[in-house]
Amino acid sequence: MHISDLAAEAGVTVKAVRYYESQGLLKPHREANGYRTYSGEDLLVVREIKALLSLGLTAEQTYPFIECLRAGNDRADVCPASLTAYRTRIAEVDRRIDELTDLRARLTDLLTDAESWRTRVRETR
Amino acid sequence: MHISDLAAEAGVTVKAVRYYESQGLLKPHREANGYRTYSGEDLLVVREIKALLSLGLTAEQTYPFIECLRAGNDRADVCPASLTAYRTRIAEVDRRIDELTDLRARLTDLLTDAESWRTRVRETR
DNA sequence: CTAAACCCTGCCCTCAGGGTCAAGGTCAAG
DNA sequence: CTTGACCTTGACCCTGAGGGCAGGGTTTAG
Repeated sequence: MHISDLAAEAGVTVKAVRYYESQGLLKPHREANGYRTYSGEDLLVVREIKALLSLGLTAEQTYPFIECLRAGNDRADVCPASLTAYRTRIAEVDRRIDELTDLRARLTDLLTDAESWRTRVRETR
Repeated sequence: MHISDLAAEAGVTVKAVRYYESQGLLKPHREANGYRTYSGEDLLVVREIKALLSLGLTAEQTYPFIECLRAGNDRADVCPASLTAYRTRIAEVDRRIDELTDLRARLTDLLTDAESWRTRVRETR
């Protein structure tokens, strides 16, 4: 299949597919005219990349999953490295939620502070 | 004061100060030799920008706060536009926390799923 | 006089692509 | 055979908030 077929079936853009290749995640054959051709495995790979990116992994972090798939496993996440990647990402998300929670508290403090300051000023004006 | 004095006193880098200028947040005088010179007000502005960026606002979103400061207010956040910006940012943070919470649930589901799949495979091997 | 410390502009880099372009290939209808 | 529609290729600039480096001018201390 050509790149636009692959992109359509995987639900991504042609541009994205070329980007994954530039990151070393795909190595399509080339026809005599230079066109890339993709296999059914490549389709699974691109679907996996899409799913992992939507989980907030970087393209680089999808590497172990892709290796796991290409090793012949039905699922990309049954290899130890994939489980580790999941756990690492969960820890990142937890940290980020904590940060944002603190941030929200700071923001509401600032907001109520600024509001009350305005009220005081209006009253004493 | 020169740029490195300003940067040191505000706790940011020289590069950051020049970036704020490129975003239209500062307009320093230039000496005959081309060196930028900053006022005490500029120092307050840079400190304010730093604080707002650490709250996750974009440089562009700091604009109303800076205007408020330059209008002669003691605080950058007592103007109506600043309060609106705070509320907008709080809403963004809330949305982001919700997204990350959903994401975390998806990740733990995937993780336990992959773990149990591995266990089943080991048992039936 | 010289070296250190400071200042300037300008270019390339991040990350996951998006947008746009020119050039060329492929396939059908006319 | 040609036209047109559609496909592909590589190449370039863009994002946000700067970091890093190059190359050059200026100022200050010894």
